[in-house]
Amino acid sequence: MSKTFYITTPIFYPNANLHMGHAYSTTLADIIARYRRLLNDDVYLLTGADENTEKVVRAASAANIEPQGYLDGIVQNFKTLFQKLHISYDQFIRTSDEKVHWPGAQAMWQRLVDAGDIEKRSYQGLYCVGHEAFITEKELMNGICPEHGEAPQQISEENYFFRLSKYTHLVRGKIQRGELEIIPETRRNEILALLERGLEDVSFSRPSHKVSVGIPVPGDASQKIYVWCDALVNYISALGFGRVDDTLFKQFWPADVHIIGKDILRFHAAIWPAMLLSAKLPLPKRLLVHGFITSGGKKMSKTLGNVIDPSVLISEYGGEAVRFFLARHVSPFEDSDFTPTSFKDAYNADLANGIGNLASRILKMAEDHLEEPITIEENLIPEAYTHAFDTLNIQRAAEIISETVARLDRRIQETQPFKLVKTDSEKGKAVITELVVDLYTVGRMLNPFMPETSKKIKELIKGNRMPSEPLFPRKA
RNA sequence: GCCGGUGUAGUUCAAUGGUAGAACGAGGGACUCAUAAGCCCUAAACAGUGGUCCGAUUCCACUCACCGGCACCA
Repeated sequence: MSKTFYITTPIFYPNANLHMGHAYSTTLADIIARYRRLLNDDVYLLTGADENTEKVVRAASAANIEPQGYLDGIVQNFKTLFQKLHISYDQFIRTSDEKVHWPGAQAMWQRLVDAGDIEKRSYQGLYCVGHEAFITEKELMNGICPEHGEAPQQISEENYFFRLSKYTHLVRGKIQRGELEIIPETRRNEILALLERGLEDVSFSRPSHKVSVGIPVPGDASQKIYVWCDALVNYISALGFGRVDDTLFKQFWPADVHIIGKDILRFHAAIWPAMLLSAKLPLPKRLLVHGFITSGGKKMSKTLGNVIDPSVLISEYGGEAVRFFLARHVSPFEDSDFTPTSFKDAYNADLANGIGNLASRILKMAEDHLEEPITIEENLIPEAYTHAFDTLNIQRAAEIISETVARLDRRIQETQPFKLVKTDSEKGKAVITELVVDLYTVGRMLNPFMPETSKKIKELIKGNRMPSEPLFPRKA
């Protein structure tokens, strides 16, 4: 029986199409998933959309469409993008799905109630309609919400609260002992500092009359479940938690890795573990907290007009090239910058001049001088490569591929098999054979990053022929 | 304001208490199996000031700059 491996992406807001940052989260998760499949793990990759939000309703009415139709359209865009990026997800969960998701959210709620951690309280605060949330005085500029340009209303409402404060200490212990591992270290320290100060209880519901979408609180239709006990629960509702058939849940939970962006660290490292503890469920094993992709040194924003649309790049360079760039040049731990020029340079260096050219030169020699395809034994993958994956340093793993390519280029230069084969046919062929074997290794290492290219290289080797056209044509 | 981090070649990063390595980009060279690709060579950097030390880019302090966190912003 093989080991299970459950990995998730965040669920995305369908109020706009996905940008490069979303593509990164998802690609990262997919690369890890594919790597684990190579190890013969029983892998489950989850992604999805976070749909129960007022913002979606507003975006839909702005676009003059029914909310559901609007959602379906956007989700279709997500899926189209994921397809182009070769995201091999096992499930795409939608939190508006009353059959798949809602039972899980309500079951979680019930567990929190049973644990005595849900309480009805009156909440007082400044409510900003634009935020669809309470905001703090500190956020205001001259008494006005700077983001929405309107003054918040002082209101008081009945909410159910989750007793998050009760779990501060427990969650902290879990993180300190590494039972919930947070990568990288800086994010771990950040959240520990936060937990050190203690967490206040959080509001876990909204009055139904105020929000038009959302999951009803079990036993109290006047309230709807607020985002925490809705969105976060997707990770288990997707597996059948709260439904009759919870086979997947039993099989795959707890998650091996949640991939998240740094903006949602607190929810995943504080609220989510606290909920799971309250519900007496196991905690995820690891959180990989990546940074943002900046665009020309600045945060992507609509107003700056510097939002990077992955589909534009894909149509010019192909999904595989975008995947490789994300893996090779975006840090899984810190912010990284993107410019169209840096992308093109990286494409030419890594793919056209690197992997693509190497495949052509080796396979040309093989085609010309080897009588028949060589049979490849399962060859060794560098230990550094597996170590990089084990520590979730995907960038390093991709770098190792580039280093391997460079080493092979150098060896061709040193051994000159194209000459050797003329003077000493046997020796020349032996060198070429070795090169083909090593190219096969490159193909194998490439599998998680560029599944199609990996397959192509292996097929060419099996057919003992060079590519009929360049794998990655050089871009001017 | 408080806490934490960073500041190294044009760019992205690395290392080290004894005068800094790589990749991409730039310039030059010899070759030709290859996508005028690859290989070899060259130029190019330790934010600033002070301190500890025989000696600091590396340790400490301060200054400047940038980044992150500081609770309901997925």
